[in-house]
Amino acid sequence: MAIARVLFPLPLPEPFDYAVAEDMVVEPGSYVRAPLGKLERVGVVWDVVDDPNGRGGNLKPVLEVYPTPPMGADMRQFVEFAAKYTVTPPGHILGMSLRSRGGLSPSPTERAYRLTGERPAKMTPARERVIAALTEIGEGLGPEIAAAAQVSSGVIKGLVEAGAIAPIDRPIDLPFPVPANTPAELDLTAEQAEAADALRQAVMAGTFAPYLLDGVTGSGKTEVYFEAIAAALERDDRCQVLVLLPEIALTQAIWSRFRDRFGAAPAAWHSGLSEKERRRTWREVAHGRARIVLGARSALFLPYRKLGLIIIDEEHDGSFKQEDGVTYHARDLGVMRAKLADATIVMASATPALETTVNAQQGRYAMLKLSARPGAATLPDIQIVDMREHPPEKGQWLSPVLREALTETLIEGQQSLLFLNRRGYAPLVLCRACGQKLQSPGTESWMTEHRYTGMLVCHLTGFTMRKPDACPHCGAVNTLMGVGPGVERIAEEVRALLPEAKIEIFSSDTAQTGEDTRAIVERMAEGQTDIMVGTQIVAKGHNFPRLTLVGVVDADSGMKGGDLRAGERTFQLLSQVAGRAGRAEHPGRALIQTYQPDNPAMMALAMGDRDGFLAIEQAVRNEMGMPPFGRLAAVVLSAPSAELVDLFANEVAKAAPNGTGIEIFGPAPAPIAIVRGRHRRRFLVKSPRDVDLSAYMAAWQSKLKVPNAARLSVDIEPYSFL
DNA sequence: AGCACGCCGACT
DNA sequence: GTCGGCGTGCTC
Repeated sequence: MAIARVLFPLPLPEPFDYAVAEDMVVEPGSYVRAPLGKLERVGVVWDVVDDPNGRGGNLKPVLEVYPTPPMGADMRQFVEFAAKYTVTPPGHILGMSLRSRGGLSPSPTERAYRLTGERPAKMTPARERVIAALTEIGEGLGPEIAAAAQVSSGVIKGLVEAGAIAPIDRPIDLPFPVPANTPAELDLTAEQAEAADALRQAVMAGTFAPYLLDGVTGSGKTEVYFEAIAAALERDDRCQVLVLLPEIALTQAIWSRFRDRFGAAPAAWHSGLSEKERRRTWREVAHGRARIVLGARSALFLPYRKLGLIIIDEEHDGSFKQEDGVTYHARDLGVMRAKLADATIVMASATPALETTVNAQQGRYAMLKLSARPGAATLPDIQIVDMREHPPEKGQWLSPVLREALTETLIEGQQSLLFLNRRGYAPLVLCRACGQKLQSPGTESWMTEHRYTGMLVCHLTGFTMRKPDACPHCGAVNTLMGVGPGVERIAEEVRALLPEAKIEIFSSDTAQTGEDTRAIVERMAEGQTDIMVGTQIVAKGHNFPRLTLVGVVDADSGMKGGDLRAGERTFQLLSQVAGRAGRAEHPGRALIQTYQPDNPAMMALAMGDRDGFLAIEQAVRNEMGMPPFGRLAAVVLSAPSAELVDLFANEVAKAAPNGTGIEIFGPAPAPIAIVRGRHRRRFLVKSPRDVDLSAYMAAWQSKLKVPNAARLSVDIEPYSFL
């Protein structure tokens, strides 16, 4: 008799022991069903131990072993590592891996019918039509055949009894087509070929190897990592590849590129999948049959059987950091996942994160550089517009310089893009009579006016209301006024300036579906749009060959808030946006409106001196002991009232263990102190790099008893600081 | 995470 | 007198 130690996808502190029946085959990693309390749960066998003293007699039994290949040792180690690192129970991490129950069992089947070749003894016109229909389509579901042959289901039943057609139960979830390497049509440049070669060799070697693929916008990073994927497919016919993309970049365009190159669409994994798609991908990944997975950050937790390569595209992107629930950074955890799987990992970006750059400089990651755009395309000329010198007219947001450039570009028959990372018409609505700013109920954040839909929307909570005629505070009529610009208002300003131009707004409001997005991008790509006004959504991967002018309306907007990474993020975002201009044979230019032209991020943009900017940022962070030179963690508390949360914050502060080199700041009101009626306080914890800050945070948390109305969450390496 | 046990308010 | 609120504790 043996005992199986089973980990459940629940916040339990450790695996539980179960008896294993003599005739049952379990091994570490087996997916099993076992009784837990009143119900039965799915879990993973973490360990199998002998039971010489027959203790298993007192244990509940493992009920079923699923016909899924056991979770690999590397994945189990990864779950344990991620749990320790993020200060989360291991079961919670396992829960992120077990995101589909249905995937554990074979695909459900559906009943289809096909011809047996036998003629029925009795033939009727209806039966003839069914046979004709099946001759054409080969096989089909009952309702399909009935519709095609214009018969009722009784006719089909009759033909089955007569032996002319036979039912077949076929799986609903089909396997993914096997990708094949169809070599690139474009010849790689010398630089690309060199990088591709290095990656090929690393993949073939089958040992842990982290790479930074640092290539300017349009330098063909995708082509290079496609070579690495091709190598992984060739290496052995079970090797799997994970490609992580920022959620927003999972567009039709990237699927087409994969399909063109590998002859088959990759398996998808993101939050928008249906239950059926989810179980299909999960099952195929677990069985090792899905060879290429293209997904958002959560795809990192899928139970790959044999992971040979991880690509993190746009590795600097903030959306790889999960902020709610288990907080983790897919790039950081991805490196550990690759290490445990002896896999190659490629972090690709035109504007690498400072953390990644430092890792590459210090030799922890190998560096591959792509400095040129293939063909004739050149990087845009970036000009800073000092808004103190060139102020816009009252009630406008575009400087005379930018207005003139827009006009010129239109006259030349070229396209322009105006970038403003603010949805809607105005980010703030206030009453001219009483001065009240409209806020979302129970929250401090402001309501944004969306004039296109006539709604007021809170972008933090999603609360939406029709714009009222009267002020909700003082009752005055027609006094509510939108303050500040959003993309809708910029579009209005451009329409007044250039009434003949075709203007398109591109934001998550106008592109709610993939179909909307495709249509907007297509109108721009085909030149039906003259001027596009867009939010952050425009920065991601769209290629507009005739775009020659990019205008950044408010370059300073991302610099507010005193965030550690504000400068870095602004630089990355604006470089990406500016990089949209002049990708084809036309040279492009970018005008960047700012009130702080001396800011290092602006100066670096103007000079095209990314490395100089990173060097300054690096020196500043080093000086302050901030990441990646030191470690940072946050504790966020919330409670229904300010009194309660302050009381709890006091307890938390008192419980902080001693630790050498540990500095604790706070409690302070979290930057958005009230969300949905909950008051929030935050501690920031800073430590030297060689301190195990996760262990310190775990020790701290274990000393605390969280009152029932309160919440506490620990965030390792916080990003948003919220 | 679920689910049960348990002890205090408004109802047939 | 019960039904039901959610606070606390347990699940091998």
